Amino acid sequence: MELTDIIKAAFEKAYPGEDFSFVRVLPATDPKFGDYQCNDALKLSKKFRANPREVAAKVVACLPTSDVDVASPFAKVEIAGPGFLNLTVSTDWLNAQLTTLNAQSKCGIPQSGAGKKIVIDYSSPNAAKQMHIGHIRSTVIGNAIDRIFRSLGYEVIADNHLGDWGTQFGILIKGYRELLTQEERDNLSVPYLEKCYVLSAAKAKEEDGVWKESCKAELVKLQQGDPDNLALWRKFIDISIAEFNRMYAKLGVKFDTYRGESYYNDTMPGVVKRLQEMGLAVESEGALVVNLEEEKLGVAIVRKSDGGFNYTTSDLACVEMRVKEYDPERIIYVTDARQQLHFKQWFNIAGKMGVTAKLVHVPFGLMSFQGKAISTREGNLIKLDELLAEAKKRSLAIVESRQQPAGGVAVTAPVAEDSDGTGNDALAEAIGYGAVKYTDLSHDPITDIDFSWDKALALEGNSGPYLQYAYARVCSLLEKAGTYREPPSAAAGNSRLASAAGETHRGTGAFAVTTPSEKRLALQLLEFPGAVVRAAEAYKPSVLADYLFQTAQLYSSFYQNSPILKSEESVKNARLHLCALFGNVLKTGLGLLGIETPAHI
RNA sequence: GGGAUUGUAGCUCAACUGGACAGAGCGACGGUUUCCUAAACCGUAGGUUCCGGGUUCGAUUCCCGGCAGUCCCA
Repeated sequence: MELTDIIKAAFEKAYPGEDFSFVRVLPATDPKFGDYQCNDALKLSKKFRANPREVAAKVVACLPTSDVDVASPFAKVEIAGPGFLNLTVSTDWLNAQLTTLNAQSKCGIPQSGAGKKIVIDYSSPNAAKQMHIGHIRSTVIGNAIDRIFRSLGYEVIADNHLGDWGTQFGILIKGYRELLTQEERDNLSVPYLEKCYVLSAAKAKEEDGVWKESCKAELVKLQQGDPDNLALWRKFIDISIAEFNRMYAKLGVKFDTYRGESYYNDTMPGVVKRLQEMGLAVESEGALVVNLEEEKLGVAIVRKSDGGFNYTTSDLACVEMRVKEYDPERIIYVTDARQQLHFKQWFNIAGKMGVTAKLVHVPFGLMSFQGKAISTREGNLIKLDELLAEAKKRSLAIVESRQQPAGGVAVTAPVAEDSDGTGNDALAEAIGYGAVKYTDLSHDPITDIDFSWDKALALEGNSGPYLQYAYARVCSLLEKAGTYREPPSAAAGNSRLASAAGETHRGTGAFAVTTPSEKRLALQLLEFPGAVVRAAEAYKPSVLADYLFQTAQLYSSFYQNSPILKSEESVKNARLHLCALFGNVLKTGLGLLGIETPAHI
């Protein structure tokens, strides 16, 4: 029985017939207040016209005692301050909870999403362009939310809503035919497409307007289904997706579908027609708009004065199709905070059109570079590829320097390389990419970020590598103790990256928490499932990242100050058991953030 | 002009949705490796939580009014 349920039952017994659904037991804010606390007696003092301490005392009197009910988890219950309930749990209860947690799959993450379906829409880069640092946030935050919801048992459809339609394709098609060399056309790549766009767009600005008109004509042909232009467009998209997938592979990101804006071209007119029939959309200055003044959301255009559609239209068409095809419980959109009004507008319209799925916008703050917006004009579009290469380079330098300390003689034998000789490369990627992801995930998404190399690639303190290092040390410890098992060839050809999901290593013997630092770590480990749930409810991977960092700190402190392998047998086994549980929690948690956990660093 | 969002230590950020003395990392200063991985650990210094009201037993958190940054709409 959960502690919250026990306390709630005591409240109900003390004050029958009242609603105590709000009662919660939380971890104590400080060890001197016990292990857990409940502050809800204070809230009732006014209602019952009683001194809050008396309310608390009455509740305490209704708690089960160990004599009557063997289930009592409390070693001590105190009423403190104005009426706080400070709860100290018994060692037996704590050990039993640890045993339960240890036995559960996924480290006790509740399967509250079983049977429910959700769609997550994230990353969504524009075709024919390389991904840059501005794309990190949606990709990394979206993927972590994706993984977190999957871990809770939800069926998740991850959709990449590519920017694959629009005026740029007229410019690209015209440029491709007339400005690229034959060799460039034969070896078409995203960089060539970028070059093509820049050249063609420049010509489109020429005074006479001839090139511009010609681009427009190509666009119209494309929109009308001209086979040649359509084939060319398809080629551009395929090349773009291949390039994106190269980045996603590095980041460990996978999508179920890649439905760009173009996917909804055919259904947009129908959506607009229905909006008109429902009386929601009306003509205004040549455009068709939905007036949302009543909701204080301004006016949303659904068809521009030139007859073209915009994001509101395509988002509405898209949501209708998703509802029809998947019937999801909710749809989550991970985009930057500038689009908040846009999402509020069309969520509102979708509701009026009968969409009942819960629509959630997860906004994240803008990324800037040295205080300036990231844009082509500012020339600060650092390519994602470049960032990842730098991340790898920096961690590789550290990896190698650790293997060859001052003096040039290796203190520890260099770790055996893989057959292809890329052992350190793979390690540097796990660490470098992990650092980049963690930097983003450890902050509340809404925070604006001013990009800097040093921040993005932090390797010390509250950083990805700190957590990976803690994991590597616990693996090493368990290996030395003989309780560590390498994953059964699951790490797919790379024995040094034991990051395959589901693998566990178990300590031997039972839990036996004794010292204060063990107890603090143990109590913290029990909070893991709750941290995952909170992260999901708030759509903030940072909640989980923060939990994992705190947990690793408690572990590092415990590890540094308590001998484990050198302790006598019973203490050693109990501590190893706790270490193994920590290792599982850390690995599972980092896995939810999309961060690899090498067994050796 | 209307709206969104942010404002916490020198810097970057937390604070479990209203709880006890506001915590971490970086940076600064000092300590810890014949000992399980020093990407670590331990300690010291550092705060008018932007300002002013209000609600509450209790406010970084909620409400009102300002100020400042960023963004969106017109």
